[in-house]
Amino acid sequence: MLFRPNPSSGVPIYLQLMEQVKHNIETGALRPGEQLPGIRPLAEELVINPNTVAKAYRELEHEGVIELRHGAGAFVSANARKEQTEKLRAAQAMVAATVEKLQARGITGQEIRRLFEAELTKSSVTGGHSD
Amino acid sequence: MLFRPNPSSGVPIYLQLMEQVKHNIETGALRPGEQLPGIRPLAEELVINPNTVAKAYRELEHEGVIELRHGAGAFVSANARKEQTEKLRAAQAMVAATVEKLQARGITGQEIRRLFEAELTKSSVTGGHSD
DNA sequence: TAAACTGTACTACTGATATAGCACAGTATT
DNA sequence: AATACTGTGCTATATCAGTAGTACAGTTTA
Repeated sequence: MLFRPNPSSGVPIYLQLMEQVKHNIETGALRPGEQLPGIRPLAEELVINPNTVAKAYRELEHEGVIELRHGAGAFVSANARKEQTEKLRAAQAMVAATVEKLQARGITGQEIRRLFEAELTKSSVTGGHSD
Repeated sequence: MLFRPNPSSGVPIYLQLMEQVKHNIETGALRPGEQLPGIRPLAEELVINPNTVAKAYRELEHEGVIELRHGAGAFVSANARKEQTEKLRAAQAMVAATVEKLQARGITGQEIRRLFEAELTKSSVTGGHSD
């Protein structure tokens, strides 16, 4: 479970933590229903702020990977490997494939990011122009 | 050529401008070799800062879409519709298809963004974990 | 060469995000 | 109920992308 968060990789610590938790669930190191380390202990272990762990946990809960119970703790979702995670896993595989193809065609990561940002915003723009 | 940049759509103005220029090249409104509007006049026309136009132009040059000649002006690249733009167009189509599929599966834009960020950073992280 | 155009470079301001610090609220165990 | 654990919420700080302001450098034309 323990890893070394790299603050200077440009990758947000909470995202690194999320990936780590997911990976541990996939490998079976964390079973459905099992309790995750508390926010404060884990934060102290990783030498990061508890709030950063809390954010990672909250995001994971939003993805349906874990379940947060106020006062009780954080637990691996019962159907973590079944529904939500499976869906995200498929999505992740699709994304990975696309990124891989793009990179193989010589498109830089920066370019890929721009393309996706443009595509995502294209769908979320409220409406047309006012005039 | 003229459009209304929407500062509150969450889409960077310089990106909107880039898309607009590309679109005009695709539709033939701007021909290869043709000179684009100057940075200052265009900025005044769009009621934005000249530097924002400059950034869009610089990015477009980096993509090979246009060519900047210091003191002379900005010109549509001779092979704008052939090589570079075609490549980016294909990439954009690929990205669009992936995003569309993901959204059809109920994945939110925010989730998609996270997935891509994770995937992109996964490729750029220096090494693995130390312990 | 001089003037009026062109793009370029540098610095500053603003807003959003990641992170951190501290106080609050719920749960479990005694 | 009390204590010690758990997650939650609010506020502050640092960093970065986007944007803006201003001064500089190259090109063209008269």
